Amino acid sequence: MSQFLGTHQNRLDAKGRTSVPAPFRSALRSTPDATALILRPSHTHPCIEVWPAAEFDRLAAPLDRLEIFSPAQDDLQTALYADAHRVEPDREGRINLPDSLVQHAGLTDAVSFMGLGRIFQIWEPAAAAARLAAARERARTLTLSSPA
Amino acid sequence: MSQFLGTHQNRLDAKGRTSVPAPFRSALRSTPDATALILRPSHTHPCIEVWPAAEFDRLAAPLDRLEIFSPAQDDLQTALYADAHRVEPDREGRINLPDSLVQHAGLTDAVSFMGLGRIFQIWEPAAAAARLAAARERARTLTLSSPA
DNA sequence: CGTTGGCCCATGCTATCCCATGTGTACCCA
DNA sequence: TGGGTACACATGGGATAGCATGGGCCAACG
Repeated sequence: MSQFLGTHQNRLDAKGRTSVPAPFRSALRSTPDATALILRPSHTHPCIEVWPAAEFDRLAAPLDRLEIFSPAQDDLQTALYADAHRVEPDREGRINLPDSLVQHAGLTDAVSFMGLGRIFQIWEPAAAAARLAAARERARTLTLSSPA
Repeated sequence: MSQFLGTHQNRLDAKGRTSVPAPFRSALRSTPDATALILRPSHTHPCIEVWPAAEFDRLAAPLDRLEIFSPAQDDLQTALYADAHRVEPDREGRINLPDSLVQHAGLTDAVSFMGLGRIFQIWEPAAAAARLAAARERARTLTLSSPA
């Protein structure tokens, strides 16, 4: 059930390719439509969000039930779909990161894959470390004030 | 039901491996998905937390039901998953401790396994002894001042 | 015809698996 | 009750398969 764990650092080569970490690949094998991935710019962080296709469908499904021409649905759908990219890893398990997403995340020649359970994120390594430290700190104070 | 008891000391070899104590191994056999373990840095102590995979899922499940894009949930998920490592013991019952966790716990060439019931912890032996003494002392005063 | 992007093959390294050995302990038998 | 034996656990080292990475070829498009 819980799938994407840990943080992995890989290279981003001259062609804009990077290897999906092996643990993530094997986690993907257990999902339907196993290979396809949806890439999106995160709207809260300078990073790339990566969704297994099946998981992305589950996120999108509720939107289709909203009032068809409501402004809310219109905005959400636009934001959700317009910036998304569908990619298939090559036979070595590498994916090609589109330029727009590389810029959004400020990537250069190395990337950090950060597992978040059902999805994972791709960060510039230094930014990833900073984000992780901040999240740890806030999570610590949150846990102290929440019921076990 | 209560499983991990006692304190056991083992070696940490040059490859970063250590044997899970036999009593813990046999306790693990009674859990679903028996072999998989989740390692995490404790956020309150310089030690490694070890969760049976099934137990970790129970901890993580409530997170998936929170408001999906709330900042608090974001921080919690990041801290919980991105620092976690999934490991499978080899056929001798050994696990590999990732470098980051070894550093977090200040491990050198020996480790103490400390049973905490549903989970256990991995400590540098001297730190484990100190922690144990402090916990004993505080537990004693707690008992004296708590309602029977 | 030139250039760009995708696909496939090749290689070095590292992590993982597997086999082998010593030591301590528990059990059995005399 | 004492000694001996056999198993199980902890530990060390060597080999192998998988992973990350780099480069070259072919096809499609401009």
